Amino acid sequence: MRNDKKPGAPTIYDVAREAGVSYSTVSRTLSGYEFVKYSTREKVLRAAEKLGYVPNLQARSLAGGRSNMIGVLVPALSNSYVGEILRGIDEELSESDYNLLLYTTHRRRGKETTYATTITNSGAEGLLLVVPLTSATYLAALREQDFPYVLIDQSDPSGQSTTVNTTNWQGAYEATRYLIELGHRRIGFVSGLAGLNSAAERYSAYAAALADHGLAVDESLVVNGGFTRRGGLAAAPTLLDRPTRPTAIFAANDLSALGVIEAARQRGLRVPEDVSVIGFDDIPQASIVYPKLTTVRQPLVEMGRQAAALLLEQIEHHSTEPRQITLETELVVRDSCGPPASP
Amino acid sequence: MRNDKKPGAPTIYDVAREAGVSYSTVSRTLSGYEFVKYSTREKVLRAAEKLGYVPNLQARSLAGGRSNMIGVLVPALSNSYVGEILRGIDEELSESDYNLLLYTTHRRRGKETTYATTITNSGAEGLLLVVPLTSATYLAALREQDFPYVLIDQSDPSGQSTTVNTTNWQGAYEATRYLIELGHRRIGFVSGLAGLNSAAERYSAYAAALADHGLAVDESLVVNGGFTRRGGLAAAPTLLDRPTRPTAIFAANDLSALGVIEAARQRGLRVPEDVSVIGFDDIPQASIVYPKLTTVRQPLVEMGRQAAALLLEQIEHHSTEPRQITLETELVVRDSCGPPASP
DNA sequence: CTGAAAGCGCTAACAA
DNA sequence: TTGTTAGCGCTTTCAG
Repeated sequence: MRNDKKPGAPTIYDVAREAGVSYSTVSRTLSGYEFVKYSTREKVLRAAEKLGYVPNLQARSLAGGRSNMIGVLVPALSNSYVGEILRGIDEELSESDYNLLLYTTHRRRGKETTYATTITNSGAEGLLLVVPLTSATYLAALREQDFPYVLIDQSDPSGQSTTVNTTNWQGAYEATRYLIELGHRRIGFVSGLAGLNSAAERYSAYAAALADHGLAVDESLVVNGGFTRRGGLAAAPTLLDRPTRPTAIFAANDLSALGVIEAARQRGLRVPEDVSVIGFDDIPQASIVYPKLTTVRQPLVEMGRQAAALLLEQIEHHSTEPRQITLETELVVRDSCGPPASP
Repeated sequence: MRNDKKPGAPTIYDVAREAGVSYSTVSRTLSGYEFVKYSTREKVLRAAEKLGYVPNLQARSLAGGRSNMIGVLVPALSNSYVGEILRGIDEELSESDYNLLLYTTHRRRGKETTYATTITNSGAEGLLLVVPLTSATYLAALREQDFPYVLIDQSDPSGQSTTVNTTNWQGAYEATRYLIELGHRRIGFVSGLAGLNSAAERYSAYAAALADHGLAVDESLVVNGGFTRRGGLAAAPTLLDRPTRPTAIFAANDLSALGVIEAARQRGLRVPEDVSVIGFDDIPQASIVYPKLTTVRQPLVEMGRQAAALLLEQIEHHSTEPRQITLETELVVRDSCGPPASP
């Protein structure tokens, strides 16, 4: 299709002719084989330079070589949470000359398996997964093929996968405790996307913190925010319009916290005077909004970086030993929480 | 490397055996060739399904078929401006089953040529460029090879490229006029990244608007913000600490406007009471910050979408006719601008 | 309508 | 140290 005898990019074959050697010598030189006579190597390099040769990654990896591509599977690009992680990945990768094959599962839920396989089959040397693991079957498949992959912000129940996570539970516990220590007793919870491990942990920590402080979990104070701003905006009224409004709300992530704040503002409620709001993630917006959001920081960029680093290591060393990394969350106190109004 | 006789993904060869036909028949069926007997097609499809066959994109495109990949070249991922454009691209692409090969030029400035070539050689069927065109030579090369590409938010002086732009000049003119009409006379300008077309246009429109309203351009009121938040933060003091502080500041993009606002706040200046600030872009944060940023909206997501759509069209129709699309900017009045304080 | 054969550009044994 | 020979998985003539 693209090969219509056009000027078409030069191949190693062209370089070989130019340099007066066989094309396997060119291949060897270009892929860093050490036993090539110095003078030959020079000739080849010069010829390649002169012709403006750029390797065809497809062919290279099809032939069993390296593609220098790693695949990344994300749910969508519309979330700065994903953006931050990607940034970390990109930063790490750019130091090692790898490229990104980016897949967005987007609308086609449940198609992760196909996506993963496509990436696997299409030359990527490794896979970074940021998607909710609806079906973990393909993880097994990946493992069986010894295909390097790393899970980001998700845990594999089997414990067989390399993962990069944060202390979701501790972070959420701390957030809840912080609210309690400020004096709050009626604390609402805007939950995350059902099925996600992080969502579950944050909820369970919320409940645990309440219990540990002698507070009962009132299920009517728990609403679903689905980890989105929209979700938070939609869920908040259930909490805010109650006769006995909670004095504080813990949203399972920043996006939904922003939604909650917006809902509060729409009702003329002041944050934090009338209601305290705490989030989770510390996405860039958290420090820009008004009031600045108190939240639990997840080192998203760092997660991306470490995951990428781990993956590269797996690729280089052929090591498949599952490793679990857990990064620390950190309570970031800003302006959206205060003591409850004393009526 | 990956082909260690492992269970390895099934190939068309496996499918062929399973279906009892030759593998070229499988290829034809799978790539939508129409002259395949219905019953044969069924058999093949069933076999493929059963084996969980997923095509190897590399091989396919190497053999002259379609890779279903399009390359995207961006400067970096750290900017929500890029993120928004990517989102648009992704949205459009996900409707047509294309995948993204993402390249971040990042640190290696000037290496765009190599990147572009790599993408070209590596199976992408088209290229979306969001990078500042430092060297336009490779555009010529792309054109020569009839390789489909679209420039986003950049214009090719030669007029030979398909581009998606916005009315930078008009938008900036309108923004400046808006400030003038509010009563401002001393209007500072925080400029964008030198060398970028959009930066130049915005500045020139700023100057033109001033001139048209009988105001002289005071060069000491023009500082460089480099299109970053940091840059805005660093540049603002020059303006804000002047004895005759400008009563309004037009920042060439939102990021730098946010920097300006931050600088103002650090000095105890209120926005917009003490100084009005207007931005450009309308990135997501603009409507979240406090005060909400008055700005000139660029339809970033839409730009991404249209560019992708244009590229796909080029690919499908083999048309190389350069087309220029210019989307409208729009003044979005929010809370960061007001009349100057009447001292 | 379908099979056989020839490559796409490159890497990787295998000799020389 | 370098050339020769096979393919990788797939598309595409070219014959049937």
